Amino acid sequence: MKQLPHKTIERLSQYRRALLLCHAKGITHIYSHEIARIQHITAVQVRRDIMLIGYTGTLRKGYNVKELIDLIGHIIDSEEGINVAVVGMGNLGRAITNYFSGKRTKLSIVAVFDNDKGKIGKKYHGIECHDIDSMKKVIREKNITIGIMTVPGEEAPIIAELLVKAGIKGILNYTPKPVNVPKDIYLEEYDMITSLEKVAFFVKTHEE
Amino acid sequence: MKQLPHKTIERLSQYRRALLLCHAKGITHIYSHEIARIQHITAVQVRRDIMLIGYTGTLRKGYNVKELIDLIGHIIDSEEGINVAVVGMGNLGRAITNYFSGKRTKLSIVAVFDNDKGKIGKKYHGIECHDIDSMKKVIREKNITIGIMTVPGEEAPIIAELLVKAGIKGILNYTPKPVNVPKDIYLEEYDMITSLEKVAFFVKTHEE
DNA sequence: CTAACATTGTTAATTATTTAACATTTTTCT
DNA sequence: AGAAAAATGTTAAATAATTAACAATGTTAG
Repeated sequence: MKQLPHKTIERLSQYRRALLLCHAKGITHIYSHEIARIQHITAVQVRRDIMLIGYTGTLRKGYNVKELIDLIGHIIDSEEGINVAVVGMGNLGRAITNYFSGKRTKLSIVAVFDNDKGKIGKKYHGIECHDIDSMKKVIREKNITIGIMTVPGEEAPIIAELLVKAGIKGILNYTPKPVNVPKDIYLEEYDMITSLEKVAFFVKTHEE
Repeated sequence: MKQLPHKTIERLSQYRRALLLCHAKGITHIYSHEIARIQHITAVQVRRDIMLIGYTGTLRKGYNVKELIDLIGHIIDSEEGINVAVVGMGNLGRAITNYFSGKRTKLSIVAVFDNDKGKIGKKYHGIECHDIDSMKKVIREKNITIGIMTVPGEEAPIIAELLVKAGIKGILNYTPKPVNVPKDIYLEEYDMITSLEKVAFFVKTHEE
């Protein structure tokens, strides 16, 4: 299949989540415009995304919810599952660990790290908190390939380096500080302050 | 000035943050390629963004850090400041409240909300937690124009509606569930699960 | 049975964003 | 002084993403 656009990948993840809710409610078929309404995007975009992954619905009946869920899973999940670590057990790290625990997904948080002695050894949602100094060892032992950074900005560069050295393949950086990693490592950064400032800007300009 | 691209707004916010750090270190001038390296984007993009806001650097010396900070502030901040509320004092809500407290910005979190009796009345970083039932009253009294949603997904639609009814102008939705708001309200949604699934996808496809 | 309708699938057009190209200017070196 | 270098500023080209247009087809109503 041709390379899928980044934005399509994001939306597929979201479609799946919406579809899972529908499935749980016993809905078997769904129209593109229904998915669109849930995600507040256009029906055309939904159909186009679905076309790109090669799925085809039933005319007049829409898409088979179960089939679509499975196909999206086939595309975005790894068969074997992926192990994830969260570095930094502050409020944000705990929030993320929460989000994921109990979710029946191919992504599992299997270790969390902190450098606070009070936290090391404790369990967060059943996941043991390790010392950052043992990161390399734990990441290799548990075959972790993705690291989520939720440490304070100042520590971001060091942690990123440690993750890279430990052999991680992808990083999700939630610190406000951009980090540099070798280009064979996939890096996604998200900054809450920027988002809030953006909302503020558009609220302001809308008023003018 | 012509309408600035959304992406430019986001980057301006990030440039400013980087510039503030430079300013704190006593750096007075900075080149476009230095900003670019920090944000890991290209120097051309930096120059283009700065061009769009009408600022002009000194040839061969780069941009005056202080001036640029002030100009960006002039563009993205509201003069009077903007008051923000966080709804949902779980880990994520507390993380965000932390992030902002003490920051010398034009954005202030002035109220937080929850429906847990154990939390109502408590203070989080000096900010009082109110009952969600009193949202309308508090939002009007404190002249709050932006709401950040950090409640569980199930509650998202109700909370969004309450925020809208209370007269909010912009919403930042961190729940995994998309919400619908009237189109005169600026809505920004961010979903951590999607981001993680995206990283996982690209890690996977990179390996193949 | 036929016409109108609702829906998908797909190509084309449009819009947004990034990247490239390059002219211009100041500084530095010889 | 003149040439080379290192920046910025800007226009143009390329790329990415969204939206529009519309053909195809099964479904329903009369």
